[in-house]
Amino acid sequence: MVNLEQSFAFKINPIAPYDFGLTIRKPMGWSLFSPLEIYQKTTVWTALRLETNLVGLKLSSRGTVNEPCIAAKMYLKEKPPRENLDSIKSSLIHCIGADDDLHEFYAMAKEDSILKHAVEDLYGMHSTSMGDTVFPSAVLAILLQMAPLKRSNDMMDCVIRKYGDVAEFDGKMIHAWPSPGQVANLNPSEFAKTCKIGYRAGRILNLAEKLVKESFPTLRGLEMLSSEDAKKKLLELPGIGDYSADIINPHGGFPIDVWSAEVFSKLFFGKEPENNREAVEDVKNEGVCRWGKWSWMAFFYIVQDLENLSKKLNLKLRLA
DNA sequence: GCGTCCAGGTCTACC
DNA sequence: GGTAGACCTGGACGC
Repeated sequence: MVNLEQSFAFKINPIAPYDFGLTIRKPMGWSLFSPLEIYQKTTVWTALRLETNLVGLKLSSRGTVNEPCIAAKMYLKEKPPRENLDSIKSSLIHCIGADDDLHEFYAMAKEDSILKHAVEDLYGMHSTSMGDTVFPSAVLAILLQMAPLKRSNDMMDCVIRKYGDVAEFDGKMIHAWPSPGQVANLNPSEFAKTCKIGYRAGRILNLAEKLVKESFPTLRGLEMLSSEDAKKKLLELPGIGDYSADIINPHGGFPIDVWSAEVFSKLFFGKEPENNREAVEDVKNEGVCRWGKWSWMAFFYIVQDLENLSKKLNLKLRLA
């Protein structure tokens, strides 16, 4: 357990529209930074790693969708130098999507026969990231491979509980994702057995080892590259293939797997594919062609709005 | 109760 | 360079 005694309060003014509730806890249940964070009305207590620091966070909404304001209180173990504190704040603002301007995406989406419903239903929802390094997203992507969602969630829960730090602050105890260094030297078979993650244990350990031994760009570093170069870089990571790279890529990909291939086939072509796995490539091409640089945002909005879209478009869309 | 299938992919050996 | 098969586990399903 890590006691985070140093606290820093500040305000965040996200770029409107910004719906705090939809962004912090997505309609399909996706958490902000950790599945073990705590929600209470318009406040969330959570924890993540920013610039190698374990950071405890209390975020409370103090505004509206069109005039958003967030009261943030950040908890650290030690007081960092001023420039580091500013940098950590800036990373946090980026992670919660508060610096993300949705106007251009909305202008495109309102002209799209599928997306127009989703952006109406989820107006002000922003995409978020789980820290400033690729590790949490990459582990999540590996745990999503070849498993039903419930099992992926169970595996993720176990990895965080058993191997992550527990941040103690503001009377709460929040489990955060482990760093690569915390898992790199684990025994593979013991890791696999403890969290029942099977062959994924080896992939996560290889990934952690590479990130510990070699320098790898942060998510912001990858953003500085072109989308294609960022993806190429991500594909160098062990256990990360086309689907996983599209989940991690900060430029946003179109991560189609066998489940989403079925959903998007119905949306694009009005019918269920004969073989979901074989449909992945066609669906991916159609999505990227249709939405281009907004493919990830389109994917994100649609997946979060499947229940409403099923009714509005009169399609039976299998929920995640 | 038991056996079989397959799921929100990736890697590797083999051709 | 293309592709079949292996990989952990557990829930669903048929018998």
